[in-house]
Amino acid sequence: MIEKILNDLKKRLEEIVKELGVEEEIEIFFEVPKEEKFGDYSSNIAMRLAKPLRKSPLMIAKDILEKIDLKSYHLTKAEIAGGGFINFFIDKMFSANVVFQILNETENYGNLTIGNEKNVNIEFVSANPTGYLHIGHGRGAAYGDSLARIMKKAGFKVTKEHYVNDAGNQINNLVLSIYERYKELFDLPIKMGEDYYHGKEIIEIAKSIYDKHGDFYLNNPFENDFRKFGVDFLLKGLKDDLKLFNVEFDMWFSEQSLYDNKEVQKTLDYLIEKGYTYELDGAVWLKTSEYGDEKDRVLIKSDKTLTYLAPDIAYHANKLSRGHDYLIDVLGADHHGYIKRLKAAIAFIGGNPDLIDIEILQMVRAIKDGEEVKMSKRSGKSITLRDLIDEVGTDALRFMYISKALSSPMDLDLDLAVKNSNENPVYYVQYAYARISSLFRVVEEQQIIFKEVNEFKELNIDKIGKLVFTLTQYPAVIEEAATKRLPHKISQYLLNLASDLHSYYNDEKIITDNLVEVNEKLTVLKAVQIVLKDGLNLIGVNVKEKM
RNA sequence: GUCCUGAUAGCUCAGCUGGAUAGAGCAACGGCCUUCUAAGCCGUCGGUCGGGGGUUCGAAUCCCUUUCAGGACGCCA
Repeated sequence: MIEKILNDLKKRLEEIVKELGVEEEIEIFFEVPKEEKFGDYSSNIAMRLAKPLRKSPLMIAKDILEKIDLKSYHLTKAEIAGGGFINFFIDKMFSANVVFQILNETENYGNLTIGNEKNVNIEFVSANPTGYLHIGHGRGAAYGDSLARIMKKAGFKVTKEHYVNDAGNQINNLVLSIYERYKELFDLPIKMGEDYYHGKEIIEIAKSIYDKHGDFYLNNPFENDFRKFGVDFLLKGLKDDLKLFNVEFDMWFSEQSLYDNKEVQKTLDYLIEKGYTYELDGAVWLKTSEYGDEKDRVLIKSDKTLTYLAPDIAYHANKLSRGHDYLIDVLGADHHGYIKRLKAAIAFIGGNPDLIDIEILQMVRAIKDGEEVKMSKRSGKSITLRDLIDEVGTDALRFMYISKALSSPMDLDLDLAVKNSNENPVYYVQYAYARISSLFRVVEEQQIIFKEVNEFKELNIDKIGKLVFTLTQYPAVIEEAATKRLPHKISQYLLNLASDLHSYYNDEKIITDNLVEVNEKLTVLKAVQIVLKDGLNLIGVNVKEKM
């Protein structure tokens, strides 16, 4: 609708640029001006043509405007302003048609085809099963899950995947940590190694083993059983917490399975056979520097054990083999040095490094009493995601996480988060939705018969102008959020839409004696509600019928 | 030392494919409920966009430099 107008207008402007005798390619785009008085959309094309045409932007803008037939683009006017901006005003009556479109398409409004049904794998959280999720994981979870929902809406086929590091050193440490805690239950002396895990969950695991099996493992081999108990217990905890956070994965991929299926070995054989490796000091190195890494990386250590890189290459080979067109990895800030070697590795196994997108999420610091709460899984001092969900609530927490761009470090003031949870912007949006629901309840109580209209006759179109214009923006916002991988665009949009709604609500009494008008207003509000609900759903937040 | 982030209103943050007078929420202050939810609306106050240079008709945005904060620089994962 609006998209079509903009597209047509863009084409016309491109023609005009040629007609004016400019040969070089100049990209034409529209901006939504900050202020309403500058119209719905504006173009800076006249300013950009000033140089090649060696004329003043104002003159050029005038020439351009003369060549545009406003009516055929549903424009009520176009003016030249500022240093040569051309501001376009779209016919409000035409924009208002978006309301009927939304009612017709309901939650499909805003669905795009830009994804082209391409297969995208988004891997996020991927927490080691060595302890509970902490607040950093929460950020990755909120981001990855929201991005998945947004990309799905944009027409991608999305797989949400969680990699489970159930092999390697940290699992051995987990097993040994549990064993020490187990011994502790018999008042035996314990010795926690430096790399052991100190979280309270380790004690809980030991306790549950004790409850079921008593002292059995004091005199019998414990390694394999403890590994299974520990990993199962922690994985279940992960899944429960994530579910509470409105995050569910399509795939839980086990690192151990890569060993069991010999995929790690096959990958290593392949890399060695192809000559992408060499031996030095008794270790096997991968030539990642050939693809822009600062130095080569060890694949097989001199003691013949593998580095983390080896199974990870096998893992990415596996992901590629499952037919994904794009891979997105959401990793913590401490992994930034890992990007180049991973991309190099993907190139070696025949993948296109440009098709893997690694999003780095910056640190989340917890602040309490004005001071940073240091977190470490090993010391067991971390603040768990579960604690936060219990105190702040999933909706408010997800909104907090998602509202800040991933690339910025985040300070989470715990005192403020709890204290101000009622002032969280999420309630502003949810309240807008609840207010509309409430209106419909009143309509029902007063036995007013609501019937969706399909044209506006009585409604003051100027009063709903802003609201309706914001509704038309929804698809464009989805597109930007999906292609730039910026879910916070959605929360921003929702705040705008809610603001427009609250303004309108205060300004206009909805239920009056004019039944035709009432139905028209309610039709608009219904459309707003649909978009609010859909947008909140994209960031994993629930709506409330009542507040 | 090298690399990656960040620094914008008192606080939390948007804005950064260069564009109009730098925006929002919270906090502060002043108005608005005999009428559909005041978790709201309207308004006021509040800015050397970390500092310095450069490119440009035009810089919060691009380039250089510098300060501060966090992170990464392993035959750990």
